[in-house]
Amino acid sequence: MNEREPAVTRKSGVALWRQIADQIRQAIGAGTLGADGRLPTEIALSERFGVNRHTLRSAIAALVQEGVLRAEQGRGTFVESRQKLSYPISARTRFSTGLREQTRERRSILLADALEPASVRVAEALGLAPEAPVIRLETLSEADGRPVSRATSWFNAERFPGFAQVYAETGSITLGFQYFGISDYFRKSTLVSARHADTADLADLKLSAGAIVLVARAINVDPAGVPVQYAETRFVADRVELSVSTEA
Amino acid sequence: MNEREPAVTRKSGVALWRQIADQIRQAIGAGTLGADGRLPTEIALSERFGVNRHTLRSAIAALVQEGVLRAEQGRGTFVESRQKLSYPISARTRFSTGLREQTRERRSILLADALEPASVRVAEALGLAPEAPVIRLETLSEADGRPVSRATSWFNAERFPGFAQVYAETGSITLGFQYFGISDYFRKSTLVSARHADTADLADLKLSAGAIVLVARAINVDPAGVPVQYAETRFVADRVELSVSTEA
DNA sequence: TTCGTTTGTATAGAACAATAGACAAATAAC
DNA sequence: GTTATTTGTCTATTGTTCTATACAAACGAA
Repeated sequence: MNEREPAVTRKSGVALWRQIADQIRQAIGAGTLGADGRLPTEIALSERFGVNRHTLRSAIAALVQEGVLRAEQGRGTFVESRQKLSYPISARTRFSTGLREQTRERRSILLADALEPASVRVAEALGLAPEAPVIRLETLSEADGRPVSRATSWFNAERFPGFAQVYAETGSITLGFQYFGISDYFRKSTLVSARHADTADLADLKLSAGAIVLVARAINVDPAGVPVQYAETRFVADRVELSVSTEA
Repeated sequence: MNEREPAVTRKSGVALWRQIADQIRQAIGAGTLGADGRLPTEIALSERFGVNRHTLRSAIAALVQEGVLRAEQGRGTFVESRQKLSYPISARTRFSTGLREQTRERRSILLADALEPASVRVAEALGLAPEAPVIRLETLSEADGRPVSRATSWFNAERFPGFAQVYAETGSITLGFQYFGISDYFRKSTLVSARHADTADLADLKLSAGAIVLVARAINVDPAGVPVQYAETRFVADRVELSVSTEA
């Protein structure tokens, strides 16, 4: 068997330039393209993908817009940013930790909060009665000034009244729990899936249509095993991978 | 904050009918559409998405082709298959186990095998010298007659000579290892990412372009902690979610 | 300067995607 | 049988995407 060549599919509902942009972005991440910081010429790439040079230019234009590439007339096209962030998923690790060595600047933003009755899914995850009051937090995480994830979290409103304000002041879920006397908490289970970003995610994460998000649905429990947080986090698939360590 | 409405983005490189098909497929999986097994009428859906009925029909046609929907003239459009398979990822669970209750018929197919020198990534994962001989297995997994995952696995060729034949006869990695005296093995680490399916995956997994695959890159070790298998598995994101249990 | 290389711009035609309106065919209820 | 509802088919028009060809502008080296 030969190594599979990158290729494109016609009349599939996805424009050729977008398919090519996705493949170039992926190849850069994998290091199979632009490993020396420089992309092959437009003519070479257009021949490689079997499309017209203009089609390939559309793909490059999209990646320049995203900040992945930088094109200089007369010189060539260059890789602007490469590495993927790796988010550890394990019982004792928070999403936000373990990233300190990977990125310079990192922050979380509270977009919105609400008090609402629990949906079936949320009630089940938190072990509450349906329609029980829960606090919902909408947060955005950035690394090096770029959005990397968008999360929706739910908390038992009776046990954690005013959690949103505490979070807004501390900027940390961990510190928020400490305020309520929970010294430590554990990730019980995580469901990972992937889908195309919806319009809300596209706006918040500053993505272009067709982008992919990794979705992690997690239940966190206190030391007694009682669920304290249910969170649905959408990660930008191009910039993030999830690392599951299952050591004994 | 209101519940976000499904919406579509124009001239984004992704055709409207494909965006709509993705959203319908996702809504069916989430149970927010066709929960009673029946889809709203074409006219109702076209108004909901703000497109012409013909555009919406293209989306439905794609989902019928995928086997997600079934349209009957004069009666309506119905959901053909709904539930997502949930693959557990933990230290002691194989990918293939834990699915027995979820699906009736399940099988693995050996597509191809090869003896080759290890790439940098494979050598690093298996703890071998670069260019060391490794056996590569290309496998396809089906559940209920439908492809759900496509895996590429590498094994140390010196330690497991003829592994491909053993696998072909037994149809199981676990039994293959037992043949070589390894009674048990453990998942050491897993990296999860997501991307658009490439053309090879599109063909093997019978997907249409633009489809998403969940990629799990895993290292399995024997009881002594020595790496015995490195695998890159691509799951059909529409049909699978990965379940990470991080209990103490 | 001169030349070859590379990205940027322009124009026109072909292929595909989306809209619009009209009608046919099958189904279910009356 | 009649009617309303729903999916299936057809034709025409407009906008977007892709191709083809040509040339301009910037860069680097001889």
